Amino acid sequence: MTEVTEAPKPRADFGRRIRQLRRDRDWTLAEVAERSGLAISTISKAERGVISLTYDRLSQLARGLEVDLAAFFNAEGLSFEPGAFAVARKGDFKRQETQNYVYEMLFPDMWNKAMTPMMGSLKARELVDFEDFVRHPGQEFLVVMDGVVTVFVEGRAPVRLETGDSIYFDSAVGHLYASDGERDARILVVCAPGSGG
Amino acid sequence: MTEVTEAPKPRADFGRRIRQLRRDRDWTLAEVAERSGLAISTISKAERGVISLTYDRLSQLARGLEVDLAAFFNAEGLSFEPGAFAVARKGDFKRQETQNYVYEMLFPDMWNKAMTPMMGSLKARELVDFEDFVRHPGQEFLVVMDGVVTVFVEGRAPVRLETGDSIYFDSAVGHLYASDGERDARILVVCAPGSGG
DNA sequence: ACAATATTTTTCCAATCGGAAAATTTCCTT
DNA sequence: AAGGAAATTTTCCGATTGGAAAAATATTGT
Repeated sequence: MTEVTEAPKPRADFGRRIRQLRRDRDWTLAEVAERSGLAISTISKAERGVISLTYDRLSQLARGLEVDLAAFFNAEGLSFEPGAFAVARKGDFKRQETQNYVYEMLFPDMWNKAMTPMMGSLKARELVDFEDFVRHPGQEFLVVMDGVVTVFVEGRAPVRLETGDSIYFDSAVGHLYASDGERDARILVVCAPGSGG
Repeated sequence: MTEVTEAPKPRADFGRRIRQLRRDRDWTLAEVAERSGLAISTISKAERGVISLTYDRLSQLARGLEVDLAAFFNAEGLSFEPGAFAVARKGDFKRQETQNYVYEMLFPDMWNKAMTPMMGSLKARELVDFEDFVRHPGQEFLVVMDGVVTVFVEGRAPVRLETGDSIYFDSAVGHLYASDGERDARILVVCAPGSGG
């Protein structure tokens, strides 16, 4: 073997990283090919650093692996205590009352969480206090656990969500929730902070 | 289908982003070509989305622009644009089957989310496949929507969660879910990536 | 151990990228 | 406005990628 090789190829590392992502998910090349729309051979070669994927293919592959494209390049670091772990039992929430809502923060003792999950109850009411939208940096995810909820997002038509429906949005945009109908509603809200965590 | 605020030509957006980075620095194509070792024409085409750069070229270009490769993809605006907004209705999830679970990612079309919410169904079964824990960087939050679930976290005693209970943990630690009892269980899982990615 | 199956790698060629140089457009300077 | 220089886009073509299918390797079942 006289041939080869040059200095350490960056794309070989990159390939290993992709392979790792795939194996983490216990997927075969065929499976990822299916999900991404790429050919099996293409993924195989990319993982071994034989070829250098184009932006288009990287993009497809990211979707196939269900990761953000950025995740390919980011070295991961933990901002949160390794191994941290907490359980919240149905009853024992810490109650927080806001003007419009009653919230229960789920893991109040745990700091530096990347997400803040809260259970909320929305009282049945005809009239909503429209005075002020809530705004805060980050993203927000809401699922209706019970009842019917109307979500008002600034600049958009109100969205009516029934039990099981969910919504995901930029929480910097003014928003407001209200129970629709006669019953109280129960929601789960998860917030992620603005940038990075 | 989930509604997402737009997602047109990905590489055209990407090209504009690169061009912006160059202009921010007041550099000409020739200058970036010099710094990166790429041809002027190549950069020109890439900036206009005429071609799709390979990983190798992207890598070179990043060096030339003196940015981290991740910066190409990180900066907000690529996919999760300010004001982004999506609704997922109870039925229309995108189904994904894993060896152990059946889950449905909630907003598959929306990229760069700070959180990844998924609905999952755990089949009633007596025996769990213990072979391998799942591990991935980031944090994870799980609520039991229906049924009883046992969560196995590596190095800890199994945790039994009933409907309404939830758990929050470092997903780098091996973990595994199983339905307990005779009924199928339904869970909501929200993942947050490692750090910013 | 063997066969059957599943998964990955290799091969081959069409499609696309990437670079040098020419053509075009933009931006001065007078 | 016109001429000239700088910057960008287009053209042309060799180099590399990406896909289909075959070959090789790994895994599973009996």
